[in-house]
Amino acid sequence: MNILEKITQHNSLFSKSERKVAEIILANPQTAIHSSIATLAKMSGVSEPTVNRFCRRLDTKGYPDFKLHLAQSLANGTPYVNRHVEENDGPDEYTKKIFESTMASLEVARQSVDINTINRAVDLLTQAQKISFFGLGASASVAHDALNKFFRFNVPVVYFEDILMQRMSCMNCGEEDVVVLISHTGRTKSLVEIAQIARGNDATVMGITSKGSPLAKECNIVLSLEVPEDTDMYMPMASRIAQLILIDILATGFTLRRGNKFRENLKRVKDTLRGSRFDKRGAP
Amino acid sequence: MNILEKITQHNSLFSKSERKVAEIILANPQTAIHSSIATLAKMSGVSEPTVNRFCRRLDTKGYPDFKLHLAQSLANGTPYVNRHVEENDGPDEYTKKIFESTMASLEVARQSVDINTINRAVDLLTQAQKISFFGLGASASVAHDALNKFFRFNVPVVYFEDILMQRMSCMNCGEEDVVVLISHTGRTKSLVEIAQIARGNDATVMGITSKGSPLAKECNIVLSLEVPEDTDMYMPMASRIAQLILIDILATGFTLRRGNKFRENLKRVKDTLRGSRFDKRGAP
DNA sequence: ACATCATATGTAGTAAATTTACAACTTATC
DNA sequence: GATAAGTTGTAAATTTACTACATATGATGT
Repeated sequence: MNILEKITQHNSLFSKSERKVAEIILANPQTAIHSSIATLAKMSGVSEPTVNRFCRRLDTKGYPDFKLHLAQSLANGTPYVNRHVEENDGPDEYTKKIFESTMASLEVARQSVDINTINRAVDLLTQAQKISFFGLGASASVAHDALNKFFRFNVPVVYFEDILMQRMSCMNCGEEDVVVLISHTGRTKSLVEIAQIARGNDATVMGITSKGSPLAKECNIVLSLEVPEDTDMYMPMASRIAQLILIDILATGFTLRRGNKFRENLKRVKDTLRGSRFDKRGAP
Repeated sequence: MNILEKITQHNSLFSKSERKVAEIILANPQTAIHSSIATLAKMSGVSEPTVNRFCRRLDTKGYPDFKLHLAQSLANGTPYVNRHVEENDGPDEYTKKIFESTMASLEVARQSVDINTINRAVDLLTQAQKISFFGLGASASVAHDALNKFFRFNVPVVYFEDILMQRMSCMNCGEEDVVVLISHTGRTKSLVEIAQIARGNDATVMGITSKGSPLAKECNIVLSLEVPEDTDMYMPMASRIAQLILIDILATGFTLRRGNKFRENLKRVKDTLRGSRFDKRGAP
């Protein structure tokens, strides 16, 4: 992967002249990536083809390709890693760790989403007569956020925190309605019951939950996200954020499906807010 | 620094053909670094010199130098760029774009947080007798989420969506209380009024809002996050998620400050949920 | 020690890629 | 509608990288 390491490791496999090249590159790699093969050959005191052969020995296609690999190795990149916060971490450390862990989790989540399912979910949502969003605990705020987004679309949207209201609302659902249930674990009993009630009334049940969970089994369509568990703090963190992004994606798909005029309508909704705000200058 | 970011930002300075090149590169940067200038020109439907001019406009010496920069950006761990969703994007494209834009925004947000302010905020929160979280619109769900987190800490927490309840709640605040107000723009009139009421009652007002906004001016302490605006969809997206991460950070700081025994308490809270859930096997 | 083979290195020529110079074409402005 | 500023493309020049071949070096076996 890292070509600089590879050079040091492969050292014994190089020929005498190739080793000269290796030395020069290791000594000042920054210069190397900005040199032509001729310059580098002269610096190393060898011929151009030798440099080329050196590159090939490192499994690159040739000199330009080698430079690309070298440049990438030099890019001081620390990819995001899931690092747990520890007891003695100061504010700078835990802030950094939380940001990075979240981003690492999102990267994993990103790769786990199934586009076809998303597309089908958007289909169902656009055709729905009424959309309900329910979640409990940490997922309640996700449902809340979904309400906020879909409410702007001028579609009947329902959101309740109260499980009795949720149940009653599902009792009134019909074939044309979509019920979106949000739960990271998918093991919250009352939410599973709600899924059953909704399906009993022929509503389409969409689960934003983990694959194979009890809730998933009750759903017509499951949007699953694979998010590395953040068990350390006993609080859901990354999972919730991945769910929100999924909501964003669904909302975006929804608006795109509705076309241009619809988006102008969205702008109007936003403009309506103007009266409740101070204008941009900051004057009242 | 990151050349992909640079491309998106300089977009307006490009000419028509140069923009074509930009699009192709942003669409598949991995392919771009392995293409010759001729191939890339053909892919973009422009001439070779245009590609060259495109590179120069980005302050690189030429095409090979540009490729080097591009390779470094891609290796940098963050190939994330703020790209706007477009009308004809399919589900695969907008999903990708939303994930990447969000992550690009988080990267920017991460660099904009001020550790000292966070530390002071955690101080204030740990010392508070009562903590209130208020937000409106999209920020309501963030406040909701904060409630969920801090509620577990066995501290008196307050959260209302209703602005009258918010006002009344603030009327009852005292010197020992902290009121956290969440608003991306910081220009929501009623939230600014609430800040004034809270301060009138000697409460500590903490704003999660943008720097220099009307709301910020009314706060005792401002946690500002710089998040690239995502105006295309007329919906707040990245800002909200950055706010949530900030809540995570504050909550984490809070638990760390409280020490070990406290965290055992958190575990107990979580264990309490067990009764409401199906166990891990998935059996009822 | 010498012949033979294999490997390593360099030279020169070739092919490819990049850049430059200039001409044709758009687009904005008066 | 003429002129100027800016864009884009064509073709030639230049730089860069690669290939084929020749020479050199070194190892191995007789």
